[in-house]
Amino acid sequence: MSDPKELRSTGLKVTAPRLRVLDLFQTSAERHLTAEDVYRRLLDEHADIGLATVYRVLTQFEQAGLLVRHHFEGGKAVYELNEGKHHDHLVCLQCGKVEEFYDPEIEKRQAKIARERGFAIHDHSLYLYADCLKADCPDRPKEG
Amino acid sequence: MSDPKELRSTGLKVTAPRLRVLDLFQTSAERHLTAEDVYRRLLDEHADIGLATVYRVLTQFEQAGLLVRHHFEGGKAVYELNEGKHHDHLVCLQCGKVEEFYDPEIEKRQAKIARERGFAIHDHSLYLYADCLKADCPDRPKEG
DNA sequence: CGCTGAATCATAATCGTTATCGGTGCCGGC
DNA sequence: GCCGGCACCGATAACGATTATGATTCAGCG
Repeated sequence: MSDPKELRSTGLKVTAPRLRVLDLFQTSAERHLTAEDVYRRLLDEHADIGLATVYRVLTQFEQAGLLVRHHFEGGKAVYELNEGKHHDHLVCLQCGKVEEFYDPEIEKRQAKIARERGFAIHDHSLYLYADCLKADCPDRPKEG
Repeated sequence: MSDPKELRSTGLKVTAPRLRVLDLFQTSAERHLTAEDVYRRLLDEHADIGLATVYRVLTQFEQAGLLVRHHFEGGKAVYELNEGKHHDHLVCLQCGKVEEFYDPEIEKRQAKIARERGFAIHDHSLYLYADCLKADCPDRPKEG
């Protein structure tokens, strides 16, 4: 289970549901989880947790800076551990796989565009939607 | 009212609601409209149209290539006329003002990133969220 | 003009998310 | 050790945006 210190340092009380959620993010192979994902996985591990609590905890963790929220196409919000390094996302429309990338030149140009137009930029969202060509993608374009 | 030929050429039947919606986009000062915006404006002009029809027509127009849909932060989808030129968006978080921009270098780098990672890119979404510093922005940062 | 499937309206249903509510458990003061 | 308060919990109702349903009307073609 996760180290309670991380939680305590945010000012939030250390409770079982919060530890479960944090631990899930720290140990899951899949970095990007929806509220529903978190809820189902915790139920699978027989945690006694409600969906409302999951939503509440995710929101609190985001505000505390432990998690980052993203909105890919398709409505649902996904969360990932905040490791301090901003990055953007490349999402496979077939299998849902998500890869992260960071391009300093893109970042630079975004800032420049906003500045030139008289905007003080807060943040941005950049998602590339694509078909991944990996072998395990269920709907991969056929080869040959 | 809009030219019925545009509608007919998409294969969609020419009906009053569809003409009203298309005309609204072609004549509105505001390029970016939500379904609710469209519905309200048409009611204001005493069009007899239902909200469900607005949603349906917007979806059909998007599929027909007449409109383009975007999802800014905050959940609601916005539509704009498709004028064939791809562009991205700069959105003021205070007043909701939207400006469009296009940066070929950003586009190029996106394509490169996807290619390098073995993804066949479909499309992307790039939104810059900012405070605009214009005089008519209701919550503009104070000057001196 | 009449047919037929498409389009429409009103309304119910759905989905993701948020608010409400009664109850639980921890904490400081006594 | 007991009490009151308060953050927290889970269940569930409510919410806003959108989509599906079902009965009725209409565009387009013969």
